[in-house]
Amino acid sequence: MSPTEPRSYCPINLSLEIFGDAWTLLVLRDLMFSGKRHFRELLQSDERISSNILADRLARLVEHGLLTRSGDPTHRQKAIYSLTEKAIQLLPVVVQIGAWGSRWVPDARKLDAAARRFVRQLQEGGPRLWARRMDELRAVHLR
Amino acid sequence: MSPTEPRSYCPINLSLEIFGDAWTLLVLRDLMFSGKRHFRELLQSDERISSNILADRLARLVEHGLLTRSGDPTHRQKAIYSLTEKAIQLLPVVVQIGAWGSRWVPDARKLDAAARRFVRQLQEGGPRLWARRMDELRAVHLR
DNA sequence: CCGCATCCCTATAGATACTG
DNA sequence: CAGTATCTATAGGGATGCGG
Repeated sequence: MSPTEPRSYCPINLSLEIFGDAWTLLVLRDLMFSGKRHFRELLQSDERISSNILADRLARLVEHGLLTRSGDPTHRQKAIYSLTEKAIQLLPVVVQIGAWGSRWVPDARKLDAAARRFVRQLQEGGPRLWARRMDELRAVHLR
Repeated sequence: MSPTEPRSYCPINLSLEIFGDAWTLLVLRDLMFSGKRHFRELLQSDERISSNILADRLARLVEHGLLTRSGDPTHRQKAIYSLTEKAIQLLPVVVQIGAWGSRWVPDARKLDAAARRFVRQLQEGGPRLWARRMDELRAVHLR
């Protein structure tokens, strides 16, 4: 059967544990693009995630192998979260969702010039630029 | 600022109305890859969506401009749903989510050979093949 | 039949307050 | 700082209704 022909049974795995939940996506976004590593930092997002929800989602992500949790040696802050390779490979998907949203769902919030440039470059940079960001994440998150 | 440098404020629009909800994603998947167009057909998915939930999600998708709703002239079945261009342009994202899931979240269900080939071709075919499927969807869904 | 709308009921998500 | 406990609102399953 042709890969473009409709099928009665669709074998595409939508990974609903991740993409079917809004808070999970926001956590991944912040870890990928805001340099946040600590519980408290992730709490401060504009979307006002509740602490119990954040704790729940972090635990789920660790459970699914998308994050690892370890102690922070410098500040004696107990938890520092790191993206795994499995999570880092989600970056292209996250960027493309952002690209689609930027085209079709213009954000109500006013973005400053630097932010607009940031998004545009990430989108137009393509796989080359995504790979660079992925390498940066590997350098920081993978030991 | 470099587009790969972490930002305190992340301008990426995750389109949570779509990717933050599991049922919405399943409906889009079925419309894109299973050739389903009618309410009743969409009810029959393996995931057992309830009729009230399906009705709600279809209404939301129409409201957000991802679907149009019209009468079926042939069978006097009242509703037939069509993807808009806005929705068709989500196909690459959906396929890439599937690619990631196929690599990192091996499906518990046993897929038959045809299904496995279908997924593999869709993933390895790349943007060229996605564009072909998008054109096929345009031919069927856009008047 | 088909495409929903509505009602009821329960499980769970999530906001707020609190704790080690 | 990094979570837990508690309490409430809501999502969603299942049945049924209803006009066409």
